[in-house]
Amino acid sequence: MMGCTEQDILGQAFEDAFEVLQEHSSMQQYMPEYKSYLTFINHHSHVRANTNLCAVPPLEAPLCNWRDLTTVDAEFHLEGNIHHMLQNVPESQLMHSVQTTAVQQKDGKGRKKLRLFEYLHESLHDPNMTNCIQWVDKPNGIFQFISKNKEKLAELWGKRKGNRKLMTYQKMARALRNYGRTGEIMKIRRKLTYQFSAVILQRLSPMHFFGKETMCYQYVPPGPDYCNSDNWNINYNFMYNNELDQNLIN
DNA sequence: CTGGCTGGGAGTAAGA
DNA sequence: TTCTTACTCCCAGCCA
Repeated sequence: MMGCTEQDILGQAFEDAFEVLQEHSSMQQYMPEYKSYLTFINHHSHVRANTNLCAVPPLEAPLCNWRDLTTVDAEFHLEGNIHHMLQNVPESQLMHSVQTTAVQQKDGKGRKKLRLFEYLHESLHDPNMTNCIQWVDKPNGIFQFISKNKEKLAELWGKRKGNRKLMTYQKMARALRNYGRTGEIMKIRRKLTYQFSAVILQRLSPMHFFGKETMCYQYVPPGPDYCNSDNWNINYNFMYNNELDQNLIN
């Protein structure tokens, strides 16, 4: 690679892997690119992997999606410009890859069931769903259902889960209220408006997915005292202390 | 009256 | 097989 800096090579390798992530829920058919990416990562001094990187499943093994990797505690740390380069990738692209790989549900064995909050987060990043659900305050994870189409979103959720009966907003909202007890999503005292917890928001964010600390998304239920966390209060107070855009309602 | 919210409680499917 | 989890479903009641 004449004239290529290490950084160039690294960037290319990562871009290759990223393209695969972006376009395909299964890595299987793009294994050569992934393989070269991993090989590269392992052989370049300024990309330091901790020992757990070896826990990345062998390439011969079936590889379903990134989420599956968490079962072996795959984790590695990146230094220098990799993280920076990824941060420059448009978020919409990252979200697409994250949502279609890490959070996807299939009937196949060994895959986690799609959680409602994951589906909602996914929908919030789907341009086709903006008539059903929209961010009110994205940095704080506050979102709102669109009154006119909330039933459509619920219906799609029901179909995605493979329910026999029609899912309604009423029933979906019941599930959302249960999230309030676990602190994953809280109801905001405003029409059709809810808020992701900071923890959930962080876990679902692409920067976390590709971030320095943890490469793979792994769901860990919040602790019992989560609802009392300062962060939560800050977020909640934010809602009451700020006049938010009312245009989204109808 | 309508639309939205709330909580109780029983049922269910899938995973551990 | 049993237990747990994460909904799903229905309902009654409250509020604006």
